[in-house]
Amino acid sequence: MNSNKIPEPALRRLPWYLSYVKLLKSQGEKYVSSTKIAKKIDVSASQIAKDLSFVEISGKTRVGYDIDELINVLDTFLGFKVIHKAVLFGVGSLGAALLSDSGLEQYGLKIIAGFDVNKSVVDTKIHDIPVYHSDEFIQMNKEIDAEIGILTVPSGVAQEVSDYMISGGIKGVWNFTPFRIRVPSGIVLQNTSLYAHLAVMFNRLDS
Amino acid sequence: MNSNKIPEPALRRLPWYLSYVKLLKSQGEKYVSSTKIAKKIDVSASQIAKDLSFVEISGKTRVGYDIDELINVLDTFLGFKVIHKAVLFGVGSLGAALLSDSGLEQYGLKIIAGFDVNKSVVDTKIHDIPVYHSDEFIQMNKEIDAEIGILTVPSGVAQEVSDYMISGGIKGVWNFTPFRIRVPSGIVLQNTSLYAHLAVMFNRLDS
DNA sequence: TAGATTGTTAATCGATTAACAATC
DNA sequence: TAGATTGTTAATCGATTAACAATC
Repeated sequence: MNSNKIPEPALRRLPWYLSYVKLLKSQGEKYVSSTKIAKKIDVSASQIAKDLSFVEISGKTRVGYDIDELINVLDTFLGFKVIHKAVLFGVGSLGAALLSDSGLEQYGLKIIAGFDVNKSVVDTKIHDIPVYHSDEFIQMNKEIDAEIGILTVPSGVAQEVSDYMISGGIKGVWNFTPFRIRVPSGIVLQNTSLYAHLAVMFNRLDS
Repeated sequence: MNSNKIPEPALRRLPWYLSYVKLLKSQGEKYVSSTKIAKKIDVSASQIAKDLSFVEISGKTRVGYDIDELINVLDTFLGFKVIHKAVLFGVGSLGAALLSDSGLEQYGLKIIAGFDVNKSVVDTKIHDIPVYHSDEFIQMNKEIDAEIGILTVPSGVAQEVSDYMISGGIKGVWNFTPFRIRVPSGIVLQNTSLYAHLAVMFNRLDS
């Protein structure tokens, strides 16, 4: 049992392996070696071997990994097999877009409700997900019991709304704003700023 | 002139500084020091100083950086001041969601058209952006001349569609699929898999 | 001047890569 | 057996952190 904490870069590569291995499975393959993954996916074979050493699997010498087992282990390790309940704050352009993305549920994220302060969206439904006034959250989350809060509010109120979500029992904040919020220790923060990724791409394009 | 290539981790932090400094400007501040940013944003002051050494700005000893100048320099460096034309392949759940996110245009990304092979979306409009059949792309891009291709197709066809976009003149691929595609050298690839970020969050929550 | 700040250089840390022993 | 593969250990590389000189 290797229960050393996996480094974040390694953790982020695991979904690539999973995605490729699922493709192989759909093509009827039974086994895959790290060298085979490496060739297709542009990650070195030793890196793959090292990354896989963090998960609970052992390969067969001269054969590689059992595909079904690898998929199962990765899906479980990455948390895609369990439904995690979430709420979303800020039903603007990006927020509404995320509520409409039904793909997230296949990966274990179920958005139960949206919250906003804008009267034009409060008490509507988007893609069958109800939107409530933010003030109702603390009371409602006693029932909903969501552990993840998705943050798609304007940057200026990101910190404040994050604090509010946490006071209502949120354990993990998925921050889509470009603002770098701070959270108490013990609370998980994941920053996913599309704009930061855009910036990386623009910068590389212009050089 | 410091034209050393900026490391990607540093590049990704710049939008955080930009976001905070814009907030300060809206509060009427004129100058900001790296120590002040550090306190608010949970990045060490020396890291900030080092990151800012890659952009074309110099601070004033004992005063810090001029906020207007810093915003201008970062906006320019990050490519947010120039409109970059993009097309989007795969108008499914996530793709349609991105077409609906008008926020991207404020950061320099203008999506001109969507492409798909599914008859139920071809020749419709989403958020005023027209959707065409994928087969029309090569011909159409002679006119559109988009440099960025947003990839929101199913994993299984991600590589194929990416190759196709590039053959039509795309210079930068923004890959939202969990599949790790490969691109020829000279083509910029930016991976933004929401599922990978979910995985990181789930993993940290469960430990 | 004293003190706060920038910005560079050196030391540290951690991830990646390479080498290789073990296995079938 | 020979050869392909896993999986660990050591070497390398690059980013972060710390120290500090320069500046106003």
